[in-house]
Amino acid sequence: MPNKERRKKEKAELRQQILDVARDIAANDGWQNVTIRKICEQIKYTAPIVYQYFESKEMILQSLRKDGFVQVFHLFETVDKKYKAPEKRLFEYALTWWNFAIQYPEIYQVMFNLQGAVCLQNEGNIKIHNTVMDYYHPAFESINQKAKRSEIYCLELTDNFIAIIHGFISMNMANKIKSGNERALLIYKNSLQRFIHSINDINTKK
Amino acid sequence: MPNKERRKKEKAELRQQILDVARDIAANDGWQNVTIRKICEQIKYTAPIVYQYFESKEMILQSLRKDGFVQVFHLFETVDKKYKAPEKRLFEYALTWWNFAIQYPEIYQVMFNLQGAVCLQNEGNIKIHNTVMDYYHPAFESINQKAKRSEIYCLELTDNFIAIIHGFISMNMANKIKSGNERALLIYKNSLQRFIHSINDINTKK
DNA sequence: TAAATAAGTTAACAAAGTTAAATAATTTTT
DNA sequence: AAAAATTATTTAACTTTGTTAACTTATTTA
Repeated sequence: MPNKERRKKEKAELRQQILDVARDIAANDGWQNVTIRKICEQIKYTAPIVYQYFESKEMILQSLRKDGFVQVFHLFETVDKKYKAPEKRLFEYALTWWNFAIQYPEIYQVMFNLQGAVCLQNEGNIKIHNTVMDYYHPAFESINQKAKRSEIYCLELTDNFIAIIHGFISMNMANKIKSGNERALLIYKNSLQRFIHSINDINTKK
Repeated sequence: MPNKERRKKEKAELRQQILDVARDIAANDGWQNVTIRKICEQIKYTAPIVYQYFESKEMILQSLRKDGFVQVFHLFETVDKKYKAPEKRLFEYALTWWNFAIQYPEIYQVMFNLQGAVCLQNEGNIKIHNTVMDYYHPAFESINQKAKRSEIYCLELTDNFIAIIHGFISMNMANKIKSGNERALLIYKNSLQRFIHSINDINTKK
């Protein structure tokens, strides 16, 4: 009897394969073209099988989204290990997002419902948002420390930071702007520096 | 014979009605629920009629998108009439976007492919992007004038500005963040001021 | 070997976008 | 005013999609 462990492993592998294939189709043909049947073609099973692993198509997207966040958080961890200065950390978090979005655009899209990747199931999203905050917020707190600025102001800067990051990335993703990726990255970096610089300015002023 | 003019007018009205209904459904039930058949229910015609007015469903969305941009450009015009100072203009452009997005979220969504409004037909989008630029860019040019900064830097600031605006708005739209709209608006305003302030700083420095 | 369980497929449903063909209404021509 | 031509509208169908129920086949257990 092919033991239970093995069977379990096979199941986990097929589950992962479904995710990989979905992602692969998205990467090649866009999220509009990710259909259950096309996934099945590639995993060599028929449609109902998929439903043993995922409650619905949306759940496939949600799973990829969650994995995406987990991966980004890992990258954030290595940033934290490498850099201590809050300004530097913030800068590196932002670069992490950028590189991630360049490298895995399909995943970034599914994480933020962009470019036809639509998955509006919202459970867990608040939790995710909070986890993102768990990285950014302490950095801002420590920048603001010397200025003894309020907690509220701190959250404000965090929101501002997020807006710049995702504004830039989604803009770049949607437009493939005239400027190539290199120039776009340069602008992005300058923008971040301008922002980080400006909050230091304010701090030292008041 | 009910003359040709009248018939033409009726046609234009029905076309507009289709757009209005599509939008209405989106506003109430979200863009995922906008279907040709639901539109038809409300306009009291059967599905093929719609195809006399729009080549495809995507074209309905595209039309709404274009109308949205036209409306925003009108609002920009009144800003230009009211304010001459480039800093003020930029601030007001940004507020225009914000208010527009609050007042007509469905339209904003279709303009930027957010929240399930997916229309990837891209013709004309470059043109639209340029037209947006036509408003922002002169303002930055005139701010940068005294500092004799390069044209390239000017474009960079423009991109930065756009990223902040749409980053903030789409963030707010996606999260309905803990803070209500009022606080979100405050943060947004501060953020804009910080940005405008920071580019003046840099200008006066170098 | 027979019964029970698991794995997988077939066939179908409903909803969606879309289109061809048929019908109904209106206008034009004689 | 009747016949012909045109325009307007609907019916019925096709395709693709997500999804599920029912059936079949294989495997495990007793």
